[in-house]
Amino acid sequence: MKEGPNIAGIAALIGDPARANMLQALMTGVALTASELAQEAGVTPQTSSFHLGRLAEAGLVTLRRQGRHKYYNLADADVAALLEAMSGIAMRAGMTRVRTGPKEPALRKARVCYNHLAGEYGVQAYDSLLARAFLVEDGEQLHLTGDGRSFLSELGVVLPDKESKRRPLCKSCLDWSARRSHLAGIAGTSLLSFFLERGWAKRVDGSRIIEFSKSGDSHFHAIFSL
Amino acid sequence: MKEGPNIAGIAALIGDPARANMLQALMTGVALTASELAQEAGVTPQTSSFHLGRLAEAGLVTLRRQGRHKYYNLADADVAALLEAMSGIAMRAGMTRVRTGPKEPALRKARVCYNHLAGEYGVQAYDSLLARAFLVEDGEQLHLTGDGRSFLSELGVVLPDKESKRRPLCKSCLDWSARRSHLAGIAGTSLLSFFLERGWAKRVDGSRIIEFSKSGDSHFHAIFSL
DNA sequence: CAATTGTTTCGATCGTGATCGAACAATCAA
DNA sequence: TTGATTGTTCGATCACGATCGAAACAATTG
Repeated sequence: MKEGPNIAGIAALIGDPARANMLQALMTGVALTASELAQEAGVTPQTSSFHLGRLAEAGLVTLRRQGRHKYYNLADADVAALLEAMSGIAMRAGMTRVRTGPKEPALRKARVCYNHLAGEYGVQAYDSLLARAFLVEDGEQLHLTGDGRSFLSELGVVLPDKESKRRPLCKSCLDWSARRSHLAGIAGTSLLSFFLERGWAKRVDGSRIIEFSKSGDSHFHAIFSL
Repeated sequence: MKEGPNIAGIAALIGDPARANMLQALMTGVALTASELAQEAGVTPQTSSFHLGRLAEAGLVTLRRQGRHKYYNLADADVAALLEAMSGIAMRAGMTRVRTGPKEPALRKARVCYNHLAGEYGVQAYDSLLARAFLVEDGEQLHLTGDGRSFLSELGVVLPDKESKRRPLCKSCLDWSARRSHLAGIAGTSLLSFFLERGWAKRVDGSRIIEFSKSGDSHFHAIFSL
């Protein structure tokens, strides 16, 4: 009777509070164990295991075993993008959490999205690279130009020699707070770790917030001026 | 304890099969009455009313009363984009409907996405306009150039004189089948009705499929060659 | 080897939410 | 007015799925 893929399936999967909390926790990009996710969602390890099984079965998360632990991650950037988009709609609908703490503005400013930089800082970096033609959009594809490659390399951002088909070097990701694109893909990941390794920015506890230091802030604006 | 908007809320909303069916039916872009949606979802009018109340409350659908009818629509293109993105994930996860009829290839070829053209034809039109610089991407923004405007106008596609802030003239929308962008926004809507009014393409029953006539097909490829 | 920690399976419970029957309200056509 | 169509509200039912206790299983450490 109906055509098209089964939307209700994955929606119901994300629709459970426990699973939604787990997925949001994984949006930080760090791999988490089953028990850590259980605590994050506020459920016992047994139920956590049950939920993770379903999420993995549906291909929303991946896991790699390491010793007696199982580390979980979001399957890929597409899933992260879906969650990010859903955040946008949820926020617009006024379905903000009861507990809307003081962290909110910090989240808008700079946060991690799966494994790359999002928020105001994320879109500024994206726009800046685009304005100087270091980055060009081609349909849905996104390419780093030769100039762009040398620019980033000279800064100290490590990049692979050649593009791979499976994991694109550059990819745009829609930002729920700014409603603009920011840089994802390998380059996006490298860029974030570039700032983290230098101590110019650091992650806050278990949240998605990224805090720039005073010097890190000025460095950022020097690099990504508009 | 948690930060960020409540994803589980809207996900759970979409997660119910009846509501998901309703939303997918609304993806055709046509306004449907409460009882039509009830039949579409395979539930009684009472439950339909219940579900529509929740969807409207969450801002996923809008309604306008007309006589003793209530016509429902998707709230806006953002909601449509979310559903489209979810289709992509669901399809990749192999969660296709049991009833995967012969309509599928037709759906991939050309279909309506909320109110504009999607599928292979949609992305081809998009790429073609982009290649001739009739359309330019600027960050997340999408602009119609002067040449592009006159090109479309001379064809007979009606466009408003000036851009409005609320409803952008051009907007890109991610295609779940092709994984590429196609044209949304006012221009996307006008383009679709351009083909429909001329009889070059027509909609199939209550589905999202758009069927091009023989002459409509050649016209399309003449206009949007690559 | 035992002891500890992490994860899963099983079984049972329990609450939430979807569903429908029936009655009610509103609109339109005579 | 009466009758027909459309939509909603209320109440009760009922099934599905989330949850946890208990126990088994797996892997590491001492």
